[in-house]
Amino acid sequence: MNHAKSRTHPEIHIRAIRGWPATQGMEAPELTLSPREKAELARFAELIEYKTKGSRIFLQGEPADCLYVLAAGVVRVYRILANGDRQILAFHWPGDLFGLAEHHKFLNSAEAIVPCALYRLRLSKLAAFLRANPNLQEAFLVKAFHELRNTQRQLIVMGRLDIPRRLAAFLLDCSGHEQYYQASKHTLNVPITRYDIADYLGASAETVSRAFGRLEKNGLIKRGMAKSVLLNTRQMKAFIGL
Amino acid sequence: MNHAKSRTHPEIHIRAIRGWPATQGMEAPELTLSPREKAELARFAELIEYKTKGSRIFLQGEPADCLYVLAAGVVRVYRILANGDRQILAFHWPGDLFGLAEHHKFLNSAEAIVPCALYRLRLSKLAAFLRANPNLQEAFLVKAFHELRNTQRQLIVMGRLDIPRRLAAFLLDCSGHEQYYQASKHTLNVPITRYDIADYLGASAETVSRAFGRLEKNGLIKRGMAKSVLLNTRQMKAFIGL
DNA sequence: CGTGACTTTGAGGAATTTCAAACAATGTGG
DNA sequence: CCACATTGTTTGAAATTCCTCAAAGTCACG
Repeated sequence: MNHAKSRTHPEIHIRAIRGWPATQGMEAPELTLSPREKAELARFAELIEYKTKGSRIFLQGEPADCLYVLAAGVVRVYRILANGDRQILAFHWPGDLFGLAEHHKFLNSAEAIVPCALYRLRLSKLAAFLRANPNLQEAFLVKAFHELRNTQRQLIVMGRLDIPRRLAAFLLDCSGHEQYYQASKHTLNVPITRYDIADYLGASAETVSRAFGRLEKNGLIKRGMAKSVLLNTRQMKAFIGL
Repeated sequence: MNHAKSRTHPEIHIRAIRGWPATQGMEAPELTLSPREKAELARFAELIEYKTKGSRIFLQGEPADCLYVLAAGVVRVYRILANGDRQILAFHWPGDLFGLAEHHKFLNSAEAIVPCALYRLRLSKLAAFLRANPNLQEAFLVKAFHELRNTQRQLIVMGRLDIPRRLAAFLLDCSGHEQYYQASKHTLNVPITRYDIADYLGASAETVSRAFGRLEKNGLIKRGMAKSVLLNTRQMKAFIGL
């Protein structure tokens, strides 16, 4: 942290691994925006904060005129089915883009799981802006492929893994986020409830609870106080077999 | 069909519904490339044909230096897990893009289900080309979001629907492809085996077979000769409750 | 017309859900 | 700061869905 500038606004950044181009070593593997690009984006990005957890950001079916970039916090994106069931499609972390639409309507709903800060980008301005800034448009394309990879991975998890394995995969995914994982102590501290995990993994909350028990019995995790979990990442990766 | 020009090469097109911009009526809802854009793309697109069904197009883990655009046929994209299980991530139809990579390697494998024709785009050339052609880059971005929507939909299907409902959802998806669905007769004729359907829906082939029986018993479908199925789309949509 | 690939059917067993209830943590107003 | 209400978590037992294994049936093609 540069102590010369303490800033109230978190920076705009986009979290993504480049899938291409394939020319080895030509590009940074992680996506980075130049200061100029950040400034350009910030010109029409509106910073919004949701202080209380559970705040609704948008609702499926609402007119969709913007895209969101998460700056701080965690967001759940989900869909409610006709019978009232809820399927959580993704948890989003800082640097993630969300707000997928079709026919000018949001396909899913989004809520803040913890207090969040996010940037809102008007589509009307964004579309023209990206057309005029190929580098940024490429960044969005790279990010879109990144999200596609994540969603495909989750599809594999749901299609082929039993619940304990799905849970292990989920915990490993969480451990990729420094805000909530202390790598030195192998300790994860995610603010996500059993219900949310269940609706993400396509399971019931009870089964998720039992899956935690199973993983602990097998020494893959160790539950601590207040949602903190100690992970044996090596064993867990072998366990899920992906 | 323009009888003045009978062409051996199928045209390059990209199948996608635009998710944005949100400015109503400003853009066609479907993605269309201008003749000039098609010509530009064709300049470095290499046409490849796979005559026999089951032909491997690429294998997960192989160096990925190109992206594919399907021109004719149907492709299955799948991942093999450590234990040998196979999860089919998507069936691709003409106008679809596939060949998702990470760290310069294909994440998944792809095979032709029926004889296929496809265009191969070298990433090294494509990346530079898209940077210089914002319109085409936008088309790719729109397509990426289109794929993301499809994959999210499948995630919901897998997470919340029982096998008969998953099968109904799958058959409805297939009915969106005129090559294989006679809308006038409500008749679907897809060349996909029970095994492929099972590995796509996260089920066993036996369960898929029983699900067909169940749907038929309830009057949602009627099986005919040689893989042809008569669909009661209205009832099926209500049945899956999405 | 036989061979191999695909499909269907049945029976038993495993994983998961549902329902019910106890338990623990968290936050709020008094 | 406590009592209480609320929310979230765990556990048990019964019911259900789906899988696995086994075998018979069907189709396509040389």
